[in-house]
Amino acid sequence: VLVDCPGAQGLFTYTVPLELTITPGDILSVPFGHQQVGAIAIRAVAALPQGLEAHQVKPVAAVISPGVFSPHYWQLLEAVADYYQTPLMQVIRTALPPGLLARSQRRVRLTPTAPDAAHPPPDLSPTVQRVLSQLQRSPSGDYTWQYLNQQVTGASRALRPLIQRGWVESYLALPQPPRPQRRQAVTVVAADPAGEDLSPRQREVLRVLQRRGGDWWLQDALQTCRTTSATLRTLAKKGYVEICGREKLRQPDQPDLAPDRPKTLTDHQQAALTALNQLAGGEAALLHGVTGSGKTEVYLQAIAPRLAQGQSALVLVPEIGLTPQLTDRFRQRFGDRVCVYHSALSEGERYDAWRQMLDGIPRVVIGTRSAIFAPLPHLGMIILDEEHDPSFKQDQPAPCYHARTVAQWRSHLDQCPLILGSATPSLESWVAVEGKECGSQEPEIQNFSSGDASRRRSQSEGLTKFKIQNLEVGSQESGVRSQEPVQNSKLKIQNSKLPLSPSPHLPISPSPHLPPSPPLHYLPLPERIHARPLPPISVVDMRQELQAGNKSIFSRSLRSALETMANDGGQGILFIHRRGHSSFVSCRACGHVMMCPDCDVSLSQHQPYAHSAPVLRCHYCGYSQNQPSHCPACQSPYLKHFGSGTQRVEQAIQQEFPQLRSLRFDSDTTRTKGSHRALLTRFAAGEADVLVGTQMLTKGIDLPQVTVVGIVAADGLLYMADYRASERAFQILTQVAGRAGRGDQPGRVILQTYTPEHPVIGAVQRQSVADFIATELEQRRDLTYPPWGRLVLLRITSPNPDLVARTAQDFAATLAPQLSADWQILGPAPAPIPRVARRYRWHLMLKGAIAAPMPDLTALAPQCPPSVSLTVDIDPLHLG
DNA sequence: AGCACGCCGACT
DNA sequence: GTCGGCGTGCTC
Repeated sequence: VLVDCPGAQGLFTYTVPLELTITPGDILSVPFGHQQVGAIAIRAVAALPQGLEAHQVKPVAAVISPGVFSPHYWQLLEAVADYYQTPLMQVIRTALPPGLLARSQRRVRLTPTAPDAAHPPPDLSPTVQRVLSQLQRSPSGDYTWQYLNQQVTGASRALRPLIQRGWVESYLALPQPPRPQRRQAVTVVAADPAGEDLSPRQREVLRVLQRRGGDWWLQDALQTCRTTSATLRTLAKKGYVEICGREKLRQPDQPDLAPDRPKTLTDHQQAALTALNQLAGGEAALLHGVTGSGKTEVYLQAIAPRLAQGQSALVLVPEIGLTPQLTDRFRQRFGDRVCVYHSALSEGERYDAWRQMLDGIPRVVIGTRSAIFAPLPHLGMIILDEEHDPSFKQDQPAPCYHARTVAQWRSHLDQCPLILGSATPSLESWVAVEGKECGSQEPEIQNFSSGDASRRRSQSEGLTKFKIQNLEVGSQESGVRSQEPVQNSKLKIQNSKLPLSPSPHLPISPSPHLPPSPPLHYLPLPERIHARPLPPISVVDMRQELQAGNKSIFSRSLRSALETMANDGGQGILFIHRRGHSSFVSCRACGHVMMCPDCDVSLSQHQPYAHSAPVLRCHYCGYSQNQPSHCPACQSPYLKHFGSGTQRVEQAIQQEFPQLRSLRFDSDTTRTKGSHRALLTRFAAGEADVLVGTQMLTKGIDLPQVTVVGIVAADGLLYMADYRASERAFQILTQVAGRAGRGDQPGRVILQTYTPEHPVIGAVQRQSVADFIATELEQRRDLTYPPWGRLVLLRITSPNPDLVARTAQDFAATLAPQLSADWQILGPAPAPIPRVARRYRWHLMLKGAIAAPMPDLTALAPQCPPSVSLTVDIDPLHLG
C-alpha cells in the first residue's frame, strides 16, 4: 500500500480482512501510527516481507473507492510526479476529488463522570484546570486535539491526568469520505391510472405523477401533488407505483435549454474540422482563430463523431465559473452527456461527477485545470480552449503543473488527438508549430529521457524521494532509510516470477518514458463568422486629454462613443484591470500610504455600495479594515485615493452619464455561486447598458449586442515586473477588444493609455498576433527566456525573515556545484512582494538551456529548517 | 502530517 | 522536584 503521509516513504504491508476484497488500484483507509490515513493498494503479496513480524502488520480498515487507476492513468500520474518533482502521493491527491483521501482526527470529549463546571476539583494543576474549563465551555465538551492544543498550551500533557481519572476520553474520529447520496424515488408502474380500487385523491395524484414522465424523487412528488407519503405508500401497496431508494446525483442547478443542431461551417471552419478529424492519436493541433471566428462550433463538431464511436472528450477551459455560455452550448448540443468538473462544485457534486466519469459511458467533460486528470476510460479527444491562459498553470500547492503539458502526455498515453485553441496563442505553442523556423530549438515541453531520470536519481545519493519504479529495477540507493528497498525488491522478484495473467499489481512503469511533444499542426481561422469585421481599435493618448483640460477618466472619443451607443440602443463594455475602487490610499500631507499589516502591499479602497463607508482591503491576504478618517502617521484628515478600479469607473459613469445603467463584473460581484450567469443574463436581457469589469470579461463571453469596448487604462497591464508582462498584456487587450462587434452591428474599441508608443499597444491596434510574437520571441531569445530556455523557481518562505534569507543562500550554495554548465543560478533575492500573510518570501531562480536536463531539487525540501517551506516551480509562469 | 518521546532550562 | 518548551524519530 502507498500511504498518504508525507515522510512515509515506500510501501507498507497490511492484511486483508475477510470481509474485504481488495484489488490493486483501490483507494483505502488504513491505520497508520496513531491515526488512520488514505492509501492506494499497489499489489498483493503472498508472504510477509523480510524483517516484518506478523504482529506488526495491521488490517486494512476500509475500501473507499474500488479500482480507479488504469495503467495509462497511473503512468500519467507518475510522469507528473517525476517532471514536477513532487511526491507521487501528492499528485494522486490533486487528481482525485477532495475528501477521498481523508485522514482521521484525534478528538477529545468529556465523559458523563466529569465533575461539574461549577465545582472544579481543587487538586488539579493550573493547566489541567484550564483544559477542563475549555472543554466545559462547549455544550458537547468535544474538541479536536489540535484545537485544544492551540487554545491551551501544553494541553496534550494536561489531558493525561484527566484521562486517567476517566473524566475525559480521547478518541479517533474516523475519516468520512464522500458517499453517494441516496433518496427515495417513485416510479409509476401501472399503465392504467383509472383503477377501480383508487380513491379520487389517489387517482388525481397518480395522474399528475404520470403526466410528467412518471419518474420522481419522493420529495418532489410530495411537493408537486401536495400530498403525504401515506398516500404514495398506499398507491405502492396497490401496485400502481414503486418506491425505492436510488442514488441521486448531486448537480448544480442548470437552466432548461433548447437543443440546437450543428451550424453550417465557414470554409475556414470546415478546413479546420477536416484536419482535426484526420489527426491520429497522440497528434496535436493549434487552432488559431481570431475572436469571434467560431472555435466553439468547430470543437462541437469535432467531438460529435468521437462520441458516436463510444469515446469521451475532455474540454479544458480557464475558469469554468466564468463560462456558463460555453457549458450551455455544449449542453444544448450533447444534452446530459455533458459533465462539468471544477473546484467551485461542492465536495459531493465533485465526487458524483467523478464517479460518473468512471462508468465508461461516453461523455463530454468540461472542466478547469484539474480536469486533465478526469478518469475517463475511453478518451477520444482533448481540447484546451484559450490555450494561452495562465490559469492552466498551478502555482500554489505542488505539483505546479501546466495542464497543457500534462495534456500532451495524456494525449500520447491515451493515443487521442489534442487541440489547443486560442485567438492569442502562447509563445510556447507558436514555436512548436510544425514548419516554423525553429528546428531543433523547438521547446520540447516534455522531454526527459530515461537517461536524465537515472542521472538525476544517482546525483542525489539516497536523499532522493522514494520512487516506486525503483523497486522494479532493484534498489540502487544505499541511503534510503530502513529496510524498505530490500523487502520490496524481494517482492519484485516474487512478482516477476508470476505469469503475466491478470496483472497482480498496479502496472508501474520502470520510469516514465515520454517522447518529445509532437509538432503542432497549424489550423488558422483568420476570419470572423458571417465575415463580420474585427472592430477597429482607436488608441487615445490620455496625456493629450489632460493637456486639453479633460480630467475625466473618459477621453473625449470614449465619451462620444458611449453617447452614440446609448442613442443607437447598443451596449458597451468598459475594461479596467483592477477591481475595487482605487489602487491605493495615501496622505496628502505626509505621503503615508495605507499598507496591509501582514503583507508588503498597499491596501486597495473598496466601496461596496454607492454611499457606504470606504473599506480598505488587501488583495493578497484578504485583510480588511475601515478607512480611517485621519492619517495614522500625521493625523491629517486628507487621505486621498489614487488610481482607479472597477468601482471607481462605475461611479464615474453614474456621475458623467446618468442615463446609462451599469453592471459591475469582477470577483467582488461574482463571488457567490451562479452570480456569473446571473450577471451575464441580466446584461444580455438589456437590464444595463454598460458592463464594467476586469480580466473576467476576457474569458469566453459572447455578447452580440456589444458595439463599444472601452479600455479605460491599459497602462496598469503594461508595467509589471515580469518577463511575461507584454505577452499577457497583449493577450488580455486583444481578447477584450474582441468582445466588440460580435453581432450584426459593427463594433469599435477605444484604448486609452498614457504610453501609446509602447510596442504592445501598437501590436494590439494592428491586431497582428504574428508581428507581436515575432518581436517578443526576438527579445526572449536574447535573454534565453522561455520558450528559448527553461526556468525553475524556488519559492522559499518563513515567518522568520533571517531564516528565509539564510536558507535561500544555503540552497544557492548547495546547488551551485551540483548544476551542470547549462544551468545558472539567479539570486537568491527577496520576492517582488517580500512579505505576504506574515510570511517572508525569497526567490531562487534557475535558468537553463532548452535542452538541458532538469536538475533534481527533491533533496532540498528535507533540508528546510522547521517553519521554512519550499515550493519548487518547474516552468513557472509568473515570477511574483 | 501528526503524534509520542526524551532532553533540558526555569521556576516553586 | 516538577512543569512546559522544543528537537527527533516513527508510522506496516
